[in-house]
Amino acid sequence: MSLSIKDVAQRAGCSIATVSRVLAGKGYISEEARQKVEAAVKELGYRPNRVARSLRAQKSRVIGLILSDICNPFFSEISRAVERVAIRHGYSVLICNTDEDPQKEAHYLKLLEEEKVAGILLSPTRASAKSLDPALLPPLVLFDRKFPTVHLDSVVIDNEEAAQKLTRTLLDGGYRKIAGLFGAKSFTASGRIAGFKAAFAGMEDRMHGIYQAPAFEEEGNRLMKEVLKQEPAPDAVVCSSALLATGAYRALRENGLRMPADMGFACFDDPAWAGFVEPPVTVIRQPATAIGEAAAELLMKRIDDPARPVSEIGLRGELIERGSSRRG
Amino acid sequence: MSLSIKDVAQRAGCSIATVSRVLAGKGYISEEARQKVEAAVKELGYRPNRVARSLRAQKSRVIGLILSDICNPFFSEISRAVERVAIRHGYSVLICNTDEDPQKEAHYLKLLEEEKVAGILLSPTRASAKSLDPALLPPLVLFDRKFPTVHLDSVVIDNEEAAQKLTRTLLDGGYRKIAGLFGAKSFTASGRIAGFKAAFAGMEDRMHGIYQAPAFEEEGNRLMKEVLKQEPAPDAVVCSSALLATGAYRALRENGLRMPADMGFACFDDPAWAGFVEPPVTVIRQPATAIGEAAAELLMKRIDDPARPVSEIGLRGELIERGSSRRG
DNA sequence: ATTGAATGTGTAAACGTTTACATATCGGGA
DNA sequence: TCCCGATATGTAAACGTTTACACATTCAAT
Repeated sequence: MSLSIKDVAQRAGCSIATVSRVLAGKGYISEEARQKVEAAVKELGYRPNRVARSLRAQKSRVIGLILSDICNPFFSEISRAVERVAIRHGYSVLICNTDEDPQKEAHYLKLLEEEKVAGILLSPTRASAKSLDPALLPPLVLFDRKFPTVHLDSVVIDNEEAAQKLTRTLLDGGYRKIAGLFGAKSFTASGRIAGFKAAFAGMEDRMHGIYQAPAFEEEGNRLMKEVLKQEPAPDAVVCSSALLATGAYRALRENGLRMPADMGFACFDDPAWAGFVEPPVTVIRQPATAIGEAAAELLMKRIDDPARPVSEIGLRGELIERGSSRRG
Repeated sequence: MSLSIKDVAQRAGCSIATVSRVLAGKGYISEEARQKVEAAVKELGYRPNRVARSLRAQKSRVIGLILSDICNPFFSEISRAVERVAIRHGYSVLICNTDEDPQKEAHYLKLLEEEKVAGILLSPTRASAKSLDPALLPPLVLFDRKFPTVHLDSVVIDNEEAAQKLTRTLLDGGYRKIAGLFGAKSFTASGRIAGFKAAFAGMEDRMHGIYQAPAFEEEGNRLMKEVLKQEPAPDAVVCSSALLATGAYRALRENGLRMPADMGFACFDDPAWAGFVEPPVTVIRQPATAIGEAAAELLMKRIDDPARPVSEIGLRGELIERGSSRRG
């Protein structure tokens, strides 16, 4: 049985209200009472029960972070940033992983509401647009993805612009038939596909095609091999995520294609290996830390003031041009 | 104001005790009452308040997972496995990231205790051995690392055996001067160093040296470059983690060394790129999913029965021999 | 001397559950 | 008929906080 405020009160010779006031640091407290309480707390090693606090306050000092894939470095970098900001504001973070499964997402949203978290950070799946009712939920901030229809706090990068920039780099690099590999269930895919298409304005014949698969390494590998079998085969590839890219890149190797001569390559995210394979890979680096920080800060503001106007923060991906996107 | 069990009781025309009993599914309940309550729950969209439950039960249906580095794929794979097991048992997971900082670790242990989590999974930092008092904490299971002194539930791999196997592969591959790069503050390092040393039994002259740095990519890069400057330089390297390995591998590339002819290479973990760089890299693959699952299952058992005997589960790393560890 | 604000403290209610205990009804065996 | 166990339900206390309210004291201004 752990200690309660009652034990402290008894030890300090005062009422529980006084103890609570000392601990909270608000209301009138005499210097004498303060000292006695502080001494008692120290002697007993008392620590408050957050569950009781949460019940009384009707919300906890925890925020929920719902990720679509915790093994994706982009998201783990975000987690770390979020956590840092949360701690600074006196919150802790409940991290939940959906694997892009709308059912798991719904489960977690329910759970977090039941846990009375103070707020939620969410990278929504496509399906959640309809089911999500912000009125029933704690303060909510979207990141990485947002709904075109529902107006909510969000932090995203401009996927269309980034994809266009990435694709144009390959076009400028002299490639003639460019294939695009995109996530299948992913929310961001549509923006990136749009940017990919837009890059070909006036030279539509240089687009090889748009291909989609679930965002896993193995799927990227499989899809890439399939695309390579086509006639004509592409002479360059854009990948919309690190995971797809890792699998696709491996497929190119396995097929003995030489870059950048036989094949151009560029992808989203900046996987660890992109810098040191030969040739190094041109990428769009997403500012994951900045996204996480911005989203967390936004959530803090939303928690403090539920009535404040909605903000939609846009960040840009950074193009890092390396050897894989320029022929010869 | 959210709904409470009271509202349901009113709607169903019974007492809150009956509602609670229907929800918990225990005690005597008439068929009639059950139906009325279930109808009321559905109509009102009632969902129980976990905070109140936790207060009453003196513990929550949450377990804490304290990781030393969430960005390390080894740990994120573990997270996913842990979460899956937890969900299956009706628990959710509070993930905390310490970045190997003993202070952050202490902070989180305190926090989790205050949150009255049902149990904790911990990969301890070296410093925590002394500060950790299992008597004051919820049920605790260690993973990836354990204390030689304190007897606690744990799931680890045999680092010594694995490091020895990895090193011996390079020796068998024909290398003459092998350097070992190990994490500096890491707990696992000492076991791996021991295994590294043991591999040289009877041919100590073939060991180039033992070098340590904090387990970050940049540090691995820096350290590798430094080691390469030595006279004589090593002709092979063992790295004790993916992060160090990524940086070190990059350094080898940057120095224009050719593998496996000029330089042998082998590392712990199986980073995404290890399979498709040229030559592919020999690794010890750690069974992260198995570790996470075993640890979580163990914690569940410990929660159910605090008196059960301590178990220490040992798993083995799997050697994957690829091209980088055999000369010519 | 009287008033009233400022200061300090205690009592008790409330947050939403679970559950021990009391109570009530029913049916069956003596 | 009487009693007892099985079934069913309700009442109230408890979990550990915070805080509205009441009350008491002090001190300064009238």
